[in-house]
Amino acid sequence: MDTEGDAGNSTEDDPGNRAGEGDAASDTQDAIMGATYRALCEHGYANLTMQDIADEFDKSRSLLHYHYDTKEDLLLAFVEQMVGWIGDRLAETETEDPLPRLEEYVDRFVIEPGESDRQTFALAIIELRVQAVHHPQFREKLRSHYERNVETVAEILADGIEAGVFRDVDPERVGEAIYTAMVGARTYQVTLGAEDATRRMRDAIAEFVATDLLVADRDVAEYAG
Amino acid sequence: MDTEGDAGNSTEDDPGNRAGEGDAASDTQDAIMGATYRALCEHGYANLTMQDIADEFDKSRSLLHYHYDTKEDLLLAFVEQMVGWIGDRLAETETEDPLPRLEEYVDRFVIEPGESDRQTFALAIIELRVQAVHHPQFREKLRSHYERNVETVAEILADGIEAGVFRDVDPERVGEAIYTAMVGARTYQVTLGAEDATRRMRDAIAEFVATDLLVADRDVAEYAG
Amino acid sequence: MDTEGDAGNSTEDDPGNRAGEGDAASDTQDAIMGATYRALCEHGYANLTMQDIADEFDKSRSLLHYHYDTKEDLLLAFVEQMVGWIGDRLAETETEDPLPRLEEYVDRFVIEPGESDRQTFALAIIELRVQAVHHPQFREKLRSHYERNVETVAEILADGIEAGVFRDVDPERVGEAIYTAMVGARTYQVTLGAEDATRRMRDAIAEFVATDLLVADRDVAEYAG
Amino acid sequence: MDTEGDAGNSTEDDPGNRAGEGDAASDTQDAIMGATYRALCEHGYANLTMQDIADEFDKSRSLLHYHYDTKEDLLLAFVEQMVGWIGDRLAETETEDPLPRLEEYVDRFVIEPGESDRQTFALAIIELRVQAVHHPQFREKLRSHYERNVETVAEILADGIEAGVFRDVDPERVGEAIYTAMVGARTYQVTLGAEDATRRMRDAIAEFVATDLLVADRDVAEYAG
DNA sequence: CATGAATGAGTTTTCATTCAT
DNA sequence: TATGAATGAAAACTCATTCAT
Repeated sequence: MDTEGDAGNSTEDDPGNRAGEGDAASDTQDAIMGATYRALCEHGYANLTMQDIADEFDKSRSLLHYHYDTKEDLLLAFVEQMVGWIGDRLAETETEDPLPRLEEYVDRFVIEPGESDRQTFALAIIELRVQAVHHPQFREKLRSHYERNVETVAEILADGIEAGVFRDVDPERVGEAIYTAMVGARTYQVTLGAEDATRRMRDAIAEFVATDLLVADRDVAEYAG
Repeated sequence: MDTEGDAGNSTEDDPGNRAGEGDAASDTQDAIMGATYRALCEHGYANLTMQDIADEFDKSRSLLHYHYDTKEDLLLAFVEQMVGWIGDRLAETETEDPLPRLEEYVDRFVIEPGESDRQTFALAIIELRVQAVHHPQFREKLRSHYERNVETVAEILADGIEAGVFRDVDPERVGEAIYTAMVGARTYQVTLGAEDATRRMRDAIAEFVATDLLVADRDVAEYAG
Repeated sequence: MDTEGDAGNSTEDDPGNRAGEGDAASDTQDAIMGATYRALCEHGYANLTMQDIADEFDKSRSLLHYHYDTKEDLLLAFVEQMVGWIGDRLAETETEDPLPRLEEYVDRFVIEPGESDRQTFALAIIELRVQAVHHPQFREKLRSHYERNVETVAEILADGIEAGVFRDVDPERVGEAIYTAMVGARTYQVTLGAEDATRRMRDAIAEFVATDLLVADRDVAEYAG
Repeated sequence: MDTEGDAGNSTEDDPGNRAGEGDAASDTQDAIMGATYRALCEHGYANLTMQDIADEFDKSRSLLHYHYDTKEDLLLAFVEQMVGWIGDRLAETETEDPLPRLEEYVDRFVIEPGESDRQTFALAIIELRVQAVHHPQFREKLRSHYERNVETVAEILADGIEAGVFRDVDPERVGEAIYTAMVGARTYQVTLGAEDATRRMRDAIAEFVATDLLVADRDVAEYAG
């Protein structure tokens, strides 16, 4: 289940998911990833310096180079981390029924104007995605993340079709369209400050689902069955 | 009519299309804008240097500063130029009927794998859009451009509704959804190399239009009329 | 005529060989070469930094990079310059007779304890020569310089043989031995502080020449011819 | 007897030739010296880092500092070790007769193109000798080593003179000239890649010895005696 | 003994910007 | 206009050294 928004934030703003002592190396590396995230959100990829990252870090700048040979290495590790933060939550949901599950999925994209953390997180992903054009390694990681998300929607759709809830559409195509449309709305909201763009797109998709995707006599059929 | 794709390309790939001598200042500034465009596409915003721009230019770096005090000034002028290149073609179309006009509009977003110029142009816009977060001045320009595009789709829809071709939806909402979805697909295709993402989204929207937007008995009505 | 010792010193300590205004670029580059020379002598190759060079220079550090992209480029240019400084004087002499010419040549290697400039210059060459092991480009330049010097001695010997002054030895072999021996003595003197090592080698060679190289009855033969 | 070439090689290419357990401290320090030698040869003095040495070692960088406070301390110890490796073999020979002994001595300098170990070892000495200029402590050690070598040749010559084999030359002077010339040739060969330079110098010296140093009627005298 | 982590000073290099011509 | 030269601030990266364990 996609929760690009809050997943990351909670994870590294509150990296409390380590038990006991942990190993120092891992601690430090986690801290570096967190610092990188904060610095990226604050300064933007284009202006991000090692110093910016160090400033969000309670250790010295040199230590960044101790753990990652180059800035590029560090950022590549960060992309992996970022994808990991999101990916871990991809399948999380307790909802089983296809329709509410789809609604829940789409709902999670909505960013309220006040949720600056989620806005910020979304921006970070967009920034990295743009860099992907120039960095093949970034691209591979972000692309497979994107495809995994599309796949998640497709599965919900496939489940619904099988259950007779949704019309017999191509789950891949429609799934990609839904995910891509939500990502587009999020990009619009985050980059150009279009308040409520995600909410409007959520509503548009909900309407599309109601009007066009749901099997017309679903309620009847269901109760009939 | 949105033609972000080819509008820019023809314009700055061939920036020699002005008549007569013109005034030298303008010539030079146009050349700088063209060079900036090429440099941006080649290096990406994050790595763009004044030297990169000068290299795409047959003049010296100093001259850039003669025309624009700072790099930021230059880039701000570039954003304006960029929006202008697109905007000039916004209303261009010979199609009048709402349905084909909508189809034409959406069609123009499709980027074929081989069209690297259009891909490149789309990328430039995306790069700038991301920077908009950190540059309020960029944001204003790009946002109004975005809204103008949404408005164009909305008008097509409004025309169609008025003509009885389209169902009575909210033209703003649906227009924004359509435009945003296409932009999302374009971003996906360009940044992550998802070949045919724009084509698939175009098809999805076409299907949505046919199934959900067209007035059911349109053909009948039309021929009846 | 080889005068590795004083050639360089006079050249860049007193770069008065430019006419009138000259071009600034060349002036500056000459100044950089001079500064590099002084910094090299003071700090040694192993510890030489761009800052050290800048400190011997009346311009900024950045300017070094303006003229030479990297430290390595600068040092390669310096090696060329160094070889040039020496090479220009290679053929200079007014002496014609082979024996005095050979004596003059060997004599010029002698470094008196007080001649710190020449000592310093000799050291610079030795430092570069050691680096040649790790830098093929240095190696080529320094090797051809070495060979040119050997050739010069060989020519003196060949002249002397032809004139019947010297015994019929292989000029190349003996020339290389003489030059190499003098260079070895200079290295000994300069690196290990062996005062008078060059003078002692000069004397040894002079004795060798007198005892072994000169045609025994030269005077007689000459006049007889 | 000088065997700078092979002496070192056998010693540190195979630093495992100590019996039994030995004391650990010494073992480690020997290993550090060996690693330093290899690192020096590979990277050159100018680029030699503690990390380079540690890389040739199966232990950590920190351990180097445990045994030697500073890099300079380590290198000073290394110079001593180096001189020791050579010095131990200085007097080794079974030859008694002055002429063959001198020939043997000079012969040992010859480095065949394929003998990369000996080339490498010679280079290490040259690198250190250049540093001697800036490090008085290095200088003392290397200078006394040099003088000891000169002395060895001088003794051979003195023996030969006393035995009536050699002409009555100044053994110190001629010995220094011979040793210095061979070192010069070795430097030429090793730093500038002059293949066979040592062999040619050996031949030149051999000829000098035959022509100029041997007592003219030596063979007669000898057999007559 | 031995190490990984950490640091600070220093090194090369980059880059927007200025200036004299 | 137009440029090459020049600069200073800051960037990434290096490295000897220290320290807790």
